[in-house]
Amino acid sequence: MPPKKNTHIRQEEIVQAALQVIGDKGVHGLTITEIAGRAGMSDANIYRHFKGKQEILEALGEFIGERVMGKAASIAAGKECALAKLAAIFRGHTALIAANPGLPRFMFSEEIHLGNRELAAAMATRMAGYIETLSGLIAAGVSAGELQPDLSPRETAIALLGMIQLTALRWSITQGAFNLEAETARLWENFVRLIRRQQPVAHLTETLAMDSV
Amino acid sequence: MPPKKNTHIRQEEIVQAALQVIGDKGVHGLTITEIAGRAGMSDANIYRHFKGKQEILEALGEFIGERVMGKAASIAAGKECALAKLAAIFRGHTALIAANPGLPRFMFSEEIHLGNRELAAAMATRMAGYIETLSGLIAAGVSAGELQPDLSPRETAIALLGMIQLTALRWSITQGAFNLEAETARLWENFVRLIRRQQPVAHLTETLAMDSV
DNA sequence: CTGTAATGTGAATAAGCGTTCACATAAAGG
DNA sequence: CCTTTATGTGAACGCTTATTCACATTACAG
Repeated sequence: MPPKKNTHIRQEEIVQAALQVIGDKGVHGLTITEIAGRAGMSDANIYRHFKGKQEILEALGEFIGERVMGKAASIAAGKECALAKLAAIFRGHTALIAANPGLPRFMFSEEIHLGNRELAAAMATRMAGYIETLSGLIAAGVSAGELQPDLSPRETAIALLGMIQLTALRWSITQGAFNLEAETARLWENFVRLIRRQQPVAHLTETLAMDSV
Repeated sequence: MPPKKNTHIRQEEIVQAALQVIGDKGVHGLTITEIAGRAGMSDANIYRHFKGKQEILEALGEFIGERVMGKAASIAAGKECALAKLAAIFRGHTALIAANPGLPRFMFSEEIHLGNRELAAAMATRMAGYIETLSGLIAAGVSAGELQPDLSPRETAIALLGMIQLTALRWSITQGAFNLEAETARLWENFVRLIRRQQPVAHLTETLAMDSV
């Protein structure tokens, strides 16, 4: 009775449905019946387009990796200053989480990390790449004199990512009890104060004061 | 055949066994059979001491809350300087995680946050209290002139906790692929550099230089 | 010493889940 | 138009898991 669609289209629909289900019921509530219902098809039809649930999770991992990593990489390749790039990545990341609450749940889900070695390794690689991208930007900011000279790029990148991650999880846990945008804005503002190169006191350093105007 | 024990003792044994199971197999692998096996009793006997699995999770939440929060609160009540207290809490927290890998898994598990509203609320309250304790210490450090004057206590506390949390999850995910102590030591060292009040350049501020010696 | 309540257990029950199968039906090529 | 292939479905299967039940056995109060 229902119209038929190409497998490529169905695969995309299934992955999207799965991400939505995770946003609503968590990875624990990600059942074949739930995915099928959300995607508007029967349970059995899922298996026409994916070998099994594991394959859906792998496809979801690729999809998320492309979204998060891809966006960050393209911003990092731009030609603004390092701090502006970091801000853009931060904003983009939190906006993506706000639009897809399933994203952080998937990234740190046990079902994935303990249930599928290959997928766990792939996600770990993606996260390492993300940290690497952030580290590179921070190192560039230090070299350019925008950021404090004595900070460690990698550890600072982890602090930034941890801030995002903890906030995403708290938001997820409390079912959106606070305003994610406002909270992340406060966090970013404070973080920038911590890492930005301190302006020397004005009356002691006339020459630098000229630059900053 | 086996000797009988008081319900209080059994409850403690069951909670301990559950925490160990989570460390090995995650919250997803926390089954009644697994707990019973680890605690050396039959599945049915679990129900003599707990009404059901949910009640075990609630007891585990209380146990963990006491450990983490209790330790932090007692350190915060001490009489060292704020930075020393923060360092002690940081070390204590990471040491506790190293000894009980199930701890961060439980704290951020979906099964808990989506499966039991009351428990989720209780854990959220505990986490808020923890952030509050850290914020208070940071604010005290700012007042005492140990930390940078322009940092927001709450947001800085979240950055610190996020750093711990992300590292714990990465460690958990990679099955202990890196040295947790060494990694957290690097992170703390960098974090201290970020938040500690910058020493003014010596030859410009003789009076302050006297204090710092 | 005796009976009563608490503690312990193997087996059975019921529900949820991923997956498969036999059968229908739309789409596409000749 | 017709045949073949891809797509779609309800029903059934096998497995895991939490929970309950009838039945022992230990601890303990009197």
